[in-house]
Amino acid sequence: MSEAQYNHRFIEHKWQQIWREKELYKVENGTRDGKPKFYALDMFPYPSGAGLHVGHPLGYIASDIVSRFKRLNGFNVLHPMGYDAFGLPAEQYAIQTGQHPAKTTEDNIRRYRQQLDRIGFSFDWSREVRTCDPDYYKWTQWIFKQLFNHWFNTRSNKAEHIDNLVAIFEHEGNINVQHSGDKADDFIAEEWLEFTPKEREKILQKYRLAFKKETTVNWCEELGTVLANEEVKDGLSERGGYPVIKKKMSQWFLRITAYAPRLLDGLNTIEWNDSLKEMQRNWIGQSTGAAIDFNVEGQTEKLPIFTTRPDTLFGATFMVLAPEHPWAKTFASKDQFKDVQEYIGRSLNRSERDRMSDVKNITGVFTGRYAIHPFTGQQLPIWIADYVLGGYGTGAVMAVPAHDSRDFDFARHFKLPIVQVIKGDEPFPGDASYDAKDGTCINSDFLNGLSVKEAINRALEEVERRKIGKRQTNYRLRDAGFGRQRYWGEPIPILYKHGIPSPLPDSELPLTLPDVTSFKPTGTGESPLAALDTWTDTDHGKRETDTMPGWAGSSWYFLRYMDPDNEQVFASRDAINYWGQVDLYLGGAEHATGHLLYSRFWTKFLYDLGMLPFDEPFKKLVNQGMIQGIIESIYLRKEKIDGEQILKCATLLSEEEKENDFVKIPVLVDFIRDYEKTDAPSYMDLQSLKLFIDWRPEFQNGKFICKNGVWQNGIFEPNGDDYEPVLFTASEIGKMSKSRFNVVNPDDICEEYGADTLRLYEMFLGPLEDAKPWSTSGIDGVYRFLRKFWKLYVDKDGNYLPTDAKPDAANLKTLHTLIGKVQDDIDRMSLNTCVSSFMIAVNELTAQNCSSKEVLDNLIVVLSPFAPHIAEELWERGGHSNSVVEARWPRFQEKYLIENTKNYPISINGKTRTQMEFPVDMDKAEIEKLVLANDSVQKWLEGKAPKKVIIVPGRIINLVI
RNA sequence: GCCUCGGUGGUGGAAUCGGUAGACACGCAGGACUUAAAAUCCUGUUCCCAUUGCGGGAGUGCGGGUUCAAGUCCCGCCCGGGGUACCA
Repeated sequence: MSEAQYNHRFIEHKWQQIWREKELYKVENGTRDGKPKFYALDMFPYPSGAGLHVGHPLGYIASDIVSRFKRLNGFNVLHPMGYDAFGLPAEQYAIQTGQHPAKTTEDNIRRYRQQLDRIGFSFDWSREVRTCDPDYYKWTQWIFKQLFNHWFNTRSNKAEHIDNLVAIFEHEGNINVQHSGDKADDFIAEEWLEFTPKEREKILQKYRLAFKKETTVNWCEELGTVLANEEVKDGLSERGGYPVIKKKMSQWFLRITAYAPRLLDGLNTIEWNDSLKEMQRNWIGQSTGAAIDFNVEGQTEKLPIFTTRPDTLFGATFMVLAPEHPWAKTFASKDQFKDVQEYIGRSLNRSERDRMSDVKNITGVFTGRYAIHPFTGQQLPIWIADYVLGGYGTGAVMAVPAHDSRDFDFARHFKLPIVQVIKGDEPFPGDASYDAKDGTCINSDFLNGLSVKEAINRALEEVERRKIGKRQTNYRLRDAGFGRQRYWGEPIPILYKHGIPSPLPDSELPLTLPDVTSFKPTGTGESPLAALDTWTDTDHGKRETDTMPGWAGSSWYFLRYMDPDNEQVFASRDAINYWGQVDLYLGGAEHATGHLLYSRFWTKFLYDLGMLPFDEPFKKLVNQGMIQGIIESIYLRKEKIDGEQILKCATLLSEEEKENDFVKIPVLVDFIRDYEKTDAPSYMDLQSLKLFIDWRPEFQNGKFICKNGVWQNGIFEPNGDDYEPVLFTASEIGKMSKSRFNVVNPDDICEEYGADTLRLYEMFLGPLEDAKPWSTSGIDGVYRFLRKFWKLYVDKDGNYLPTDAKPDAANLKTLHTLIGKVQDDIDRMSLNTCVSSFMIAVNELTAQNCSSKEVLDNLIVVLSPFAPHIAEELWERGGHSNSVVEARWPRFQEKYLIENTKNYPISINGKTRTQMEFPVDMDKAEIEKLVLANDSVQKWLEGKAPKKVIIVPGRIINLVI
């Protein structure tokens, strides 16, 4: 059967089947003809129960276009897809329904796969990975083991095996070891040899890249579990809204901070957009300054602080310790002791909520003790306050109220002295600190007269000369928590023998997740695994019951695609050498400081181990913007009136009422009239209201106050003559999500318009990186374009139109303009403009009545990365026996674009007034003569000579008069 | 607050190196075909003035500047999105 009309359902189904049967998208690690490689990667999805919405495929479509384009251009392209399949939602669902997360995950993956298949991607599915597959997480566990067995040597600036460290300890103790880790007490070789195994391990934990540490966690008593920061909103659990407090727990961590400098430097070697790099830089938060030790009255131990402003040293008028500071509890003088204890107790037990809502409330307590200013010898009172963070720097600061706003607020509140030491252009403000870094030092002894920049250096020199401190670089970045007290994650392959953690031998990997019947938290803060004695208790010790976080599996998955079935290593050296870095990585910016930082960290670590030839995973990265949805909601009065729920039309409410007296109830957007319309407000009519109360029966007796009357219990009492209610709804742009009832499913679009239209339309919406609301207005234009394209090849009786007719100059110009434009635009990821160019080309060729098969075949190839199904169909109808995927990208030939005349815009004082055509090789003098003779120009000159004539060959002519 | 990206017709957007602002599409208006509808095709569509025709003026968030020429570069604001926040 040969259809005459463009029938997307038939064509797309047909070709998806053929592609699958022929395994057309399978790639090998290497080619006989030595094609160059190209690795295009998408951030793999978490397969949620909601399925894909139209936002998900945006990036996949873009990377698919690039992959297909590269393939046509002779590259061997790796373009895989898989699933980030461990995670909380599946576990949450399991707790609620009792269904095993493995089963729901499997179901969700099947659904995702069906949805993805409908869009016509060129994924090599034989390489699919799933992070929850034991054959996969075996290697996640293996990498964890390596992290456990390595430490970071600051001298060599890389990770080294822990055995080397032990060897050093045995020889000379730890005095000469420079590492990036926690401070360990000095010891000598003899002492090391006498330590018990437990003591040794305690020390090694301070060096290992995977280690355990006491830390405060978000503990929720009601849920009986530990929560991630993201799960805590305003001090309450996001789910349920129960109070969350801080609790000390021993947790696994990865020492990502060891790599902070390299993570920072590496950013200069990769092509990511600036805002993303900036986000990572901020997150790593390098700051350079001075570590200075202050003497404390009445004790020999000094108080170390960190400051980035040593130039303001003479402005320090007091010191502040964090409540978490190790000295805090025991430090206070006798008469202040009780107050200090109380304050510390209060602030440490304060829930997150109190601390958050209390930012403006200045609190602190004097310890009754003093530090000595190293240069002036003055007494500086030492305070404890929770505006100083325990986890940053040394947990103590020298307070310079004149030049730090936080110190200033504190000083003013407690009436502490404020001494100005930097003079800016403006007079010193009395009601705020002067934090800026320009000005001149005053009241600062040997720093007087120096600029801030000079003074910082001078002060640092002096501090080092007097040996009271040194230059230091600090990072904001924290070590990454790696343990979750959850079931649905990779088990951490550790056994505790007499309380000493040791990794499982490789032969016992993967350590598979045991089956459990209850996924509920144990209530003790341990994972559900802890309840399984048969699993935790082994002959060799007790198993770790924490599991890994979601980001473990995703930190290295791009390597596994290279060699997904390898049972010996995570990926063979050959495969890694062949594919190398990811050439193009596409995904959302929301992973900027999580996944993208962690995978860079793991890559650098594996590089240090000599297992990778590169230390940055993603050479080029593009963030696709979010596709937002339009959220429709109806206003519900917070308080009932006469026991009735009041739902009111948006146009009848003032901004104040909306803000204070009403809440928005999201409405399933299918019920809404004029949804997505930009020129008319959305509303609900009689049918919408009926659907709404069926859907949300709790509102069935509600009083709906409409624009034109009141509708209640199915009866409408109009204000005027209308017989049908009209109730305007609130529309706002926001996330597309199940909970906002505004999800648009790609399957529906594929059914109605086809995958090719969906692909083109998603690209046509606008620049890839911009966020944009989904709206189907406009999708018809793209669909129309495909039908127009079809009609170049097939007439209304189904006959194939192209002939051997020789292409004319106009045909070739159109074609090559397109080829040039599309290849340029794909290179710079400007895919929306590609679609416009296709439309222009098809419009032109239609107008030219082009029937040249040569031209039209090339047109198919150029369109095929964007709309592969229609391309295959027309390619086949043109008598080709191979797939269009195996075609070659046409060679762009500029000669067809060259014109021998140019239509110049003639502007007067920069404003275009007329146009004139000149041969491109005409000399300027000749052009000028003709321009001045032009009627229109004459009119503007009014008989005078122009002041200046600018002729830019091939571009523009401008006359200044 | 800080960092970062942006602000162009009724709408999505284009203008890649400082050189004809509004490509392409949606929507809208008018027309052709049709018994009618769908589909398709044609014409118009930044705004204002003029309109019989020719024209003229303004215009890329606001105010300045550089330049023969500015959406594009510089300075100062305003607004919006994203990120981040007692990080000393």
